[in-house]
Amino acid sequence: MSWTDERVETLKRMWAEGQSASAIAKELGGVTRNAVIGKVHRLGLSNRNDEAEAKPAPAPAAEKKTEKKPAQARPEPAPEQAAAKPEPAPAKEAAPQPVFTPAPRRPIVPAGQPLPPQPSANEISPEALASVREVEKKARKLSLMELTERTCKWPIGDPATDKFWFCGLPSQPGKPYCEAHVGVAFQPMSSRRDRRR
DNA sequence: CCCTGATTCGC
DNA sequence: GCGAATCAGG
Repeated sequence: MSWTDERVETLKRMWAEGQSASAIAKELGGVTRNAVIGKVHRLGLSNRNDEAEAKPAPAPAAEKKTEKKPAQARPEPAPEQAAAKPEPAPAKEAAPQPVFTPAPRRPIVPAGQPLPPQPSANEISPEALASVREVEKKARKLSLMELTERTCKWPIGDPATDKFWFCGLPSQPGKPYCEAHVGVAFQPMSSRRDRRR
């Protein structure tokens, strides 16, 4: 795969959204997170350091453990000048986008998996429910940003309060939830008897 | 251990 | 320019 205009655009967009390099790599496909990071750096958008850091007294030479790696020679003390630059992108590329898509609430969910259903809205078998209660005590209480493809994404608590987190236990391979939550998330239709009291 | 980005350097 | 290997940190 090569960095086509479109792919670069996706890269820029996702990076701007705060997506991780691995997430971007996964989205693009055909590239590793290293490739993404490398590209990000080459594009010069590694970090949007706005303000420059005043370096009053740069430490002289505090290299100590240099003996570890042979390729550490940096014969380029030349001070790079790129400090006071309000606009990271000079007037070079003409990408007229006067209106940035407002798209305000675009929650960043690591996995492309469907969001967990509301557990409370379901009628769950007593056993499974008990199992979940049990598991929730052991939950790692991960925040949204801490979720990965192999952590259970089952929500616990009220999103409107601080008492909210995700299960975070090891998820089943290929599944968005841990074993216990898979049990309550993927119920056979047959078991969902319509028990009208 | 899982993950993150940063950097180097051979290609 | 590209990205694997590596480094450094959480």
